[in-house]
Amino acid sequence: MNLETLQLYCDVVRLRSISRGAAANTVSQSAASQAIQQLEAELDAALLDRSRRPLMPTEQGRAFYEACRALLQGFEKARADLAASRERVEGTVRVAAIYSVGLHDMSRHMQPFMSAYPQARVRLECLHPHKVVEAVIEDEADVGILSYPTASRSISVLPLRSEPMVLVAHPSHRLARRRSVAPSELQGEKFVAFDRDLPIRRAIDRALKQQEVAVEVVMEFDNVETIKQAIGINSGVSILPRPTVLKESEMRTLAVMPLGLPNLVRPVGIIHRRGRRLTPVVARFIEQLQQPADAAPGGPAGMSRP
Amino acid sequence: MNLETLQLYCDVVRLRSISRGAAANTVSQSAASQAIQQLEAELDAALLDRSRRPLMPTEQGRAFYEACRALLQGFEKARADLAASRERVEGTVRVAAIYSVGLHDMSRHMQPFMSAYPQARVRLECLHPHKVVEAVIEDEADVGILSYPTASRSISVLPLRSEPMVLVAHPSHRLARRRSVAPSELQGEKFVAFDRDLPIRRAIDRALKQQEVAVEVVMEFDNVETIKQAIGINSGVSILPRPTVLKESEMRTLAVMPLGLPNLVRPVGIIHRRGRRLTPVVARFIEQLQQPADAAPGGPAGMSRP
DNA sequence: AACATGACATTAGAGTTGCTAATAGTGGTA
DNA sequence: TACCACTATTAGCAACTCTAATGTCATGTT
Repeated sequence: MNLETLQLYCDVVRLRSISRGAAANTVSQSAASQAIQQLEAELDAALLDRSRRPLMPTEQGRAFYEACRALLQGFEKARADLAASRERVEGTVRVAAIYSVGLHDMSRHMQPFMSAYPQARVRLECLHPHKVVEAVIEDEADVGILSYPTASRSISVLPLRSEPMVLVAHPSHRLARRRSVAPSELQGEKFVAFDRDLPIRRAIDRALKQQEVAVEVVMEFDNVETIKQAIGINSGVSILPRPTVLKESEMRTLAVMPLGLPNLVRPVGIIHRRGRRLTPVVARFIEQLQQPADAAPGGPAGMSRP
Repeated sequence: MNLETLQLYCDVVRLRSISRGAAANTVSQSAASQAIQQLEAELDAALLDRSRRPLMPTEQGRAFYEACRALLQGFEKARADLAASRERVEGTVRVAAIYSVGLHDMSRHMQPFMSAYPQARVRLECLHPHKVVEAVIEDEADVGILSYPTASRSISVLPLRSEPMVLVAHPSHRLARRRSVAPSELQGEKFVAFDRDLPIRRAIDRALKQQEVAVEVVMEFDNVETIKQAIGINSGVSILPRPTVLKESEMRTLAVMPLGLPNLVRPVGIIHRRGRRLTPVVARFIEQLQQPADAAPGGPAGMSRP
């Protein structure tokens, strides 16, 4: 039972003729005749009264015709809805990012991206790190942006940048005026740390242990913003990615000092579902994210002079 | 695009599995896989996310699933309605009869017919003779009962009986007391006739002319009932089929006398559309009509004693 | 981390279906 | 009655759809 046959039947009834119905569907009269007969056989009902000219549907045939029209109309609507949905879905980039990179990175890339893809839609969600991974795995986000990304069977990673880690202290702290601080100077220092289950915490712990420095962890938080607030009330010092304290450094609300630990960085990366073909819009969005921070807006055909 | 594929797709979504969907539709997993792929190709949309287990419909796939369910439900309803309509139509006999045979003949045949086909429905319409033919030609009636039936390309005739024609007069008429009347005695008589375009009029005219009798036509009507009324007010005599004046004869409201014209009869017959296969119910109804008037009710297995 | 498992995709070949062209049959009409 | 227009039928060919076998992949386990 196929929809083309139902369409043919509707045309036959509407045009009062099998031949005209056949022509309307660009098939031979024979094919139309056979198709209608088969339809009647499948339904076990006489739909057309062929013993009169012009052809007329029987009472049942007329009822079935009305039903068919509704059916075909419904199908065409479903098809149209599908196409519209596809337009929308394929033009949307769903981004899941951790708080500390979300808005900052987005604001830098949004304008060039939107001018390249004017009808694209970007949806950004800021989440806890493991929620970012979850969102990508569950196909609730097309791309995830997070620190310490780890590839897995279902997740691919594209490295984005490595953020140097710096010592952050209250402006009144004894080390606040220093140009730089050696790791050993943190021995016994009150320390505001990340939660133990975060990769950044493990990276910092490992680096300090390697330097044989022990700090006194006085607080633990799961995000940068709260740690900064704790330092702001002089609860202790911390080690944070430099970009996350850029504004506070400029405003002198927090003191920011390099540490002599070049290997201690926070890698930031993009993740997406492995093996899943990216839509053109998503691929282009990722390319945009990979542009360095100082790239001229407008792409490679920039305004460099000879 | 066929409905079985849509059904398959719905089952696949519902069961979260192509193999289970295939099983539900008693086809191989391969066939189901190909069918779904073809569906996606025809719609140019990714309906299923196969990169996860268990299988999940995409956002578009879910919307299409809902639409499909409604569509299939609508089709099943149409199919069911069709079956119900067929039951009803095939169990119905539409009868068109002229006034003078309609109710009288029906009442005699209805009871045995209905006991043989308890769920059958009989619809009787009493019409003018040419409307009876028209109704049968236009397929508004399955059978027609009328006098002087004529076969044609689209009409078949089954003779039913020949009704003897009798002289009918007012009880006070000079011929009213006669046992029988010779045609010649009608010479110059005031006569209430049928309309000129009716076959019965032509038959009567022909018979009188053959006897070289000329009557004075004072009125013309298109039906028996009105002629009887005219005679009732002593407007003249008429020649009518005997069965149509049976009641008046018994009640002595009209005088009924045989005429010596054995060839002058009104043939009554059944007509139906030629070449049109009769439904069993219609065929059985015709058989019932052809039973003689004195047949025992209850059919051939009657209550005759040894 | 390799392996086992269950599920989907792919492929090739067999069987069926559906189409076209030609022809026969039928209702309406001059 | 013959003709016209339309539908049914037939036969043969092309296209499609199905199945069985095999390949590939995602997931859970040891």
